[in-house]
Amino acid sequence: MRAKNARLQEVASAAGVSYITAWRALNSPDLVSPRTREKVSRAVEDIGYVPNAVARSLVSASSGVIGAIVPTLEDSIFADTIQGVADVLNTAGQELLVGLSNYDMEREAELIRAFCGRQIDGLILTGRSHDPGVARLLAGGRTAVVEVWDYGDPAIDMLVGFSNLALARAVTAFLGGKGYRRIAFVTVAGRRRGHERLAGYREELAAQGLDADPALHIACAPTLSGGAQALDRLMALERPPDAIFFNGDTLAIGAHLRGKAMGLRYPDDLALVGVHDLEIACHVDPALTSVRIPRYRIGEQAARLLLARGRGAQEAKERLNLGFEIVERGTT
Amino acid sequence: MRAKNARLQEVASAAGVSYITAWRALNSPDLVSPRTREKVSRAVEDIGYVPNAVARSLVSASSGVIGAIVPTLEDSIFADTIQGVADVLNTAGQELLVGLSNYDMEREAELIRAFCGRQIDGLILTGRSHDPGVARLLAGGRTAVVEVWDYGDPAIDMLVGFSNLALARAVTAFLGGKGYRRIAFVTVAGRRRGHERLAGYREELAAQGLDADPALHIACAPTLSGGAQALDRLMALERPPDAIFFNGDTLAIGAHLRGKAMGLRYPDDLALVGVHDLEIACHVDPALTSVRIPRYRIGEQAARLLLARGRGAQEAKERLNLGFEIVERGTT
DNA sequence: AGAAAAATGATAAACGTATATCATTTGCGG
DNA sequence: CCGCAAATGATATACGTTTATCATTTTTCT
Repeated sequence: MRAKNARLQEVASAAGVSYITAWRALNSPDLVSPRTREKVSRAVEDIGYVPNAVARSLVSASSGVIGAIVPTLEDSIFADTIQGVADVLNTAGQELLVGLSNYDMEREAELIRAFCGRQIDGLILTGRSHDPGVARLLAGGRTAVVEVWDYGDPAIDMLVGFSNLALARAVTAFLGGKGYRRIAFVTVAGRRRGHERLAGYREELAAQGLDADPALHIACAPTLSGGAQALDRLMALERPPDAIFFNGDTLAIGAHLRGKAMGLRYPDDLALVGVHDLEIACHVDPALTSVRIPRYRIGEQAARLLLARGRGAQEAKERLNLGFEIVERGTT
Repeated sequence: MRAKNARLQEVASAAGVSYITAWRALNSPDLVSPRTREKVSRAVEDIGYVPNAVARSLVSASSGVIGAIVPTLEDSIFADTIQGVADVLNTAGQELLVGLSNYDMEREAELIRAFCGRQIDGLILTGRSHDPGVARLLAGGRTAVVEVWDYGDPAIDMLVGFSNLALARAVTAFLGGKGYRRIAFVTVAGRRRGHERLAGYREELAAQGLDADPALHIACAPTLSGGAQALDRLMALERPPDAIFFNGDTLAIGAHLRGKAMGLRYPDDLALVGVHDLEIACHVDPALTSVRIPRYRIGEQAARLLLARGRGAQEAKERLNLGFEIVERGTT
């Protein structure tokens, strides 16, 4: 069972040429006469020969594969980044090895180790906090690395993203500027990424002299229901917020729909801001103010940097800050 | 630059043992004394040795990698399936090579060829229509294949999904049973997958003697806006539908929100049904009737079948019909 | 102490391609 | 028909692991 794939030697025999000529016909066609080229490519067709990329990788010490590790694909955010990576790699004939860390640093470390064993040409990691053992493994610089999403210091190698700290400060400042004083912040329970934003939120509260009531920061599940429940909890406070900054549109939309069903009017009774600018933000009434993040472009740029590094075009540790944009709509 | 990764030979030297002993310490630990085992694993640590999986693949003719090709990750549907695949592969230490075909058969064929060259242990394909050249390549049975999502005939090898034909018939029958006579069907432009469902919709219209007005089938963009526009177009017909079957919750929700803003009341003025049962279906008012599809489980099961095949546990061409479930809510 | 068992070592072939060197054949112009 | 260039061939080595065979050393047990 499971017959072996044909080797180039067999193609050569079928074409009636030597191995080396068959090889040249495929890899340096100009060294070979048109007639031979034709014979070989017909033999390739007949036999259904597919070059063994594993053997090629072994000798060339480069695999034509890029690895990307994201926490999950269940949330469309990272899926969009992966899509961007894949779209760029397509154009370069590179393959994409995907790992899902499930927000678990140890799992991420395992994946990185496994990927390195596969001689990947480049690695895309989400975020900047990783297992210390991995940092050592990657520090050698044998593998090109791009960390994505969180722009900041330090970085292993290259970096593409935006500043989560700046984002949270900007949103908080935006709400403060609109006159809201009790600004709540809702994050997803157990996610490191929230930390940077929480810090930005707190810094800006302090900078603007806004209410820094700890009760105004709560965590919830990463779902519409989670957002809805967060709204319930916040509005049940003795002194409820006048604005809520949701760390994600999913939460914000969940709250929006829930609040509307309760009879809340935006932005008079309450202001809402989300993050990601999902399509649905424009389709609720009033439309949700959100922060546009270049999640697809992050993937594209990360892939481009890896390809450029692979071509030896640039050895620099590029750092791209792609920024973000607050899109003001009806809920603020 | 780019120093080479350490080889096992270097580990052996560092540990002061022979190559073969180092190999045994890592791969058949019981053949080696605890002391030696300890020395070797310390050397592995010190050097930061990671076994070269490429070389291993070459000799073992199996790579520990599964390939999966889906049309896109931009739509969370396939992302969930990939998540299911990845979660299962994790437990088996297998890696996941992801390809995005962008609904393009030729692109899919290129990806399949490239994946086969990488000696993947198994391949997951979306849908059952593929490039004929690829069918030949895969027919040899060298690579285990699971086609997912569309259950039907014929299949290359293994199959996990549900019947799109049956789904469309069931939804149409469900609406007919509720007394709706002019049932519209909205699909996304240029997607093969819609064909099976369109056939089911038409069959059932005929079976139940419902209005088979061609104007009631329209195509739109795969977005909330697309769904909203589809609603506009259908309601502008001389004889508008009394129920709309949307081929996807995104479309249905887009229409739902749009219709509500226009003052439509569900289900009295119009009935809506979607497919996928996204979380938001429960969060609009009235909640959207939808069809629950085991998109995560499809991925899980596909991965399990490949793993089982890899273990040689089963050679059968398994076919799993995971079914679907209409979830009735307020819009019907 | 001596025999059996356990542990370690030396050596070689295989996986399929990439690539270098040198040798031979073929084609072509004058 | 000679000479030169183009085309083809023969041979070898490398990539890093897996795996087999046989030989040698060390440990363990009676």
